[in-house]
Order: sequence, then C-alpha cells, then structure tokens
Amino acid sequence: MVTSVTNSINLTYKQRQVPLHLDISEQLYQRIISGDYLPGAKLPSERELILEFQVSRITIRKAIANLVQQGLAITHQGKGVFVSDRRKVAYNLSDSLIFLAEDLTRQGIELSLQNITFELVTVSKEVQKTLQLKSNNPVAYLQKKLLLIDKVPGCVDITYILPNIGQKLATELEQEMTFPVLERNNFKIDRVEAIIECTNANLELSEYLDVPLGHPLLVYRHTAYTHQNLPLVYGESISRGDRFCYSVSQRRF
Amino acid sequence: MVTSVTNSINLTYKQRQVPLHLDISEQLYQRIISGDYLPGAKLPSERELILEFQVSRITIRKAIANLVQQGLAITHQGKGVFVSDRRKVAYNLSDSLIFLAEDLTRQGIELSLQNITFELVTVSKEVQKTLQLKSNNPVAYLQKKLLLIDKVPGCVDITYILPNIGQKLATELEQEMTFPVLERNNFKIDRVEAIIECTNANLELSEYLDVPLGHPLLVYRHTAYTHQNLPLVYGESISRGDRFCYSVSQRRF
DNA sequence: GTTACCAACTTATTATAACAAGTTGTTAAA
DNA sequence: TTTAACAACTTGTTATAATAAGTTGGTAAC
Repeated sequence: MVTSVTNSINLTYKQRQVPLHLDISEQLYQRIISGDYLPGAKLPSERELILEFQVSRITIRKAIANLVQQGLAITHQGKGVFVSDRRKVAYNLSDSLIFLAEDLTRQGIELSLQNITFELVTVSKEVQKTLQLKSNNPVAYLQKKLLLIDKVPGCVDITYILPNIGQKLATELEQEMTFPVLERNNFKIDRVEAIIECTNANLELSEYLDVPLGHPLLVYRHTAYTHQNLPLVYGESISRGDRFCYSVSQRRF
Repeated sequence: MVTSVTNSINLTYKQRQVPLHLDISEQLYQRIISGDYLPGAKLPSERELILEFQVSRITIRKAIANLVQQGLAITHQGKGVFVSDRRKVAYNLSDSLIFLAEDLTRQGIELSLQNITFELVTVSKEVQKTLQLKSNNPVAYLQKKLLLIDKVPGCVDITYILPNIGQKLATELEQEMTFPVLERNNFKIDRVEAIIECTNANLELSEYLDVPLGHPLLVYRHTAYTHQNLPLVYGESISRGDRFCYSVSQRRF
C-alpha cells in the first residue's frame, strides 16, 4: 500500500513515480523519527540541502514544507529550520475545569491570562439558541482572552456569558478563568456538554497564537448548565494542536 | 492586532508589508466565508486567477495552498480547486463505545470495516507497560483496520489486544468493532482512559485515508480496563480531522 | 568598553519557463 | 453505434533567477 520511497534522485519524475520533494522529505522524515535529528536541532540550510541532494531550491523548499505540514519541523526566517518538540500538555477533563489552572501548576506549568476583549454584544442565532436568550434582544457578554503557557501564547478562549452574570462579575472575569469565578460566586455548574474538534488557524488566530497560517488547532466547544438545566456560559477554547491534548475518562462503561 | 489585508496588488512587497499570496488568499477566504463560493463549488482556475489578480502562477498557487492549509479548499489534479464541506460527524463519548456503530447508523451514516492486519507481534516498551504484559515476553495481537464512512475511508484504528483474548476472538474481531465483540464474549469493560489529540498525516496514514500529506487528524488513544482494573485493550483511532469530532459530557461538575 | 554598521549567513517572496499528468468532451475511425 | 485518439483544459513538478527581509557575529568608530 505504501508507495516505496527510495533514493532515486538521478531518475526522472516519470521513472521515479514519486515527486523528488516527497522522496527528499521522506529521507529527512526518517532522520527525524530515528532520532538522527533531535527535537530542537537545526536542519541543514537550504543551500546545504541543495548541494546534498543536487536539486533546485524550489524542490528543497517543498520538501521542507512537507515536514512542516507533518508537524515535524518549524522554520524561522534568518535562522533556519528546526526539528519541533512533539511533547504535549494535557488538559484533564476527568476532573472539574474549576481546577484546571491548579492542575497545570501541579505539572510545573505556569499559566497566565491576557484579556483581549470583554464587551456586551448582539450574538448570532446559534449562540442565542444555545444560551436560550430572548430572540428580540439576543445580547451577551463576549470575552476573548489569551492563555499564556509558560509565557507563550497557547490558547485563545472565546466565551459568551449571560448578561446579568457578565455585568456582575466583570472585574473578576477579566482577570481569572471563567469557571473558578462562577463557582466562587455561587453560580454552580452541574453539567458541561462539549465538542472536541480539529481546525486550522485562520489569519486572526495565527496572529494571536503566533503560529503560521493553517497551523493545527484543537477546539473545545462547550456549554455549561446549572442544576436547573439552564445554560450559563457558552464558549470555545482554541489551543495549539501541537502543544495540547485532552484527557478523558469514561466510567461505568 | 490583525494585519490589515486589502487589495494592494499594484504595490511592491516593501510597500505592502503583506505578501501578495496572503493578500489574495484572504480575498478568496472572504468569498468562501461569506458564502459567495459555496461548499462543493469550483474556484476559478489558476489561469483565471492569474488574469484576475495580475500575478504570477507561483503566487496564485501559494494563495491556494493557504486556503487548503486552512481546510477551506481541496485540489484535484486535472479538475480544479473546490470549496470543502465543513460539516462533521460526531463520535459520542457520553455513551458506551459499544454502541458507536448503532449511534452512527441512527444518524443515517453507513459504517463499514476493512481489516488491514491482524497478527501476533512483539510490542514496544510503551505498549508492554500499558497492557501490563510480561517484560520477558511482550507479545500482543496487533490489529489495524480501516473504517469506511459512507464507503469513504474516514478512520484508521490500531488496536493491541491481550494474546489470550486475541486468539480466542480472532474471527469476530476481524469483522466487527472491538468493543461489541468483547462485550458479547463477556469481557466486561468498566473504564476507558483516553487522550484526544491532533496530528498530521504522515505518508502511510495519508495513503490509507486518501488525504494529502500533513492533513489534520484527530487521535483517540485509549486503554480499556476491567472491573478488576486490568487492561484489556490499548489502541488509537485516527480519524480525518476535517470530517469527525468527539462529543463529551461532564456531569456532577 | 560600547555602539554602530556591515558582511555573510539564513529563509521568504515573486517572476518566467518548460514539461508531466489527470480529466473531459469532441472528433474521427472502425 | 461504439471505440480510439486527440485537443484543450485542469493541477503538479522542477529549474533558474532576482530581490526582500530576518539573524548573527565581526569590525571599525566613538
């Protein structure tokens, strides 16, 4: 099933059946996977790879692009191409999200928060339905915040909060995570329904998270309900897919 | 924060501050998001875009690559570039995975299974520890199967099964999903611990799933335990990130 | 010693050009 | 009528070339 990829630089595309750039990126892939090039190490420069493989610059650049797309390398203009670190931090969904920050601190991870926006907005039909807002006046507080993990942007959080709650807790919400603030102010959450999915960074997200356009992202889209089954908040946590993952536990299977 | 991207084709890179390809891909992005180009619709050909934007082919191709990386378009050699369908199918983790197939059928989705390999193998240190296998004889059944959703490859499942179970249930396991087979044969599962993460397709996965190299994938890496807290199976379900998502529910928050 | 500048590296952008290869409809031969 | 070949489209591969822009270390001026 897997196309055989071997060193066949001195054949034509026709004879090879595999593009040169793929042939080369697979060779570099093996060097990375085998540990020949370790995480953080610098790959040979374009100029050096051109000499090694005897191909044009455009081919080498396509080969490098293949590695970047597989999440194995990152490029830095003026510096070089580096093997990426493939370790990830886990968000634990088995416990309450109230203790997410403490959970990460316990793992030796420094979490800080940067408020981007906090304002009353007219929401989309989608959000209005989810938060069960009056359709003649569909407003809610929209908060966008940036989560810095060890001082590096790692997650953009977009949260819609019921108007009365948002107004009352504005000061606290702008400085802390949503769930601990709600808990402390006696807005008890009974249930969280969520979707976990993949996306790719558009221009806005790529700038907030300081990643290239199209970088893989992990989205946690959730709605939190009270014991009376009323929605309190709806939001999306959009994390760098190369740095984070979710841990879930299913009991009484 | 967001770099302003406007029509500025007739300026130099220096004056523009934004690459031409990004300027163009953002204009096409807006046409897609606004619904001007609907899912499934064909984008103008490279030739037409070259005429419209008055730039070289390499720039148009980079602009299209930007859209593809954002998951908004797919290319077909000989046919054209098409707006992708962004709807997703949800795997429900709130219920038992025993009923996953039935759950999907209820949503009108046809699920079929194609066995790739089923064999006794010596496992890695990682798997040996997870399945608590004897370190002097770390063997288990390794099954790779392809899940077809509406006849299209959507998920590669890699499962390691305890030797005694794998041998006894070989025939059934090769034709059905793992969890229903275990349940029916009285290997009761009490608990599943899992990690959900993002990856990008390497060459092997891209060929199984018929997606381009680096395509975003969603990984569900799980270990299933009995009531006696003994591991039964360990596996990874690797799905197309553009087609699938996970639904989770957290109670007694 | 400190600063400013510059040379030499790095990757990024963009153009032109030629050929390969997949798709589709038309046209000509059987 | 069916089939085969081809023309005209599509995207994919690869080379060469020039300029832009980020990084780093050395060198000369202060």
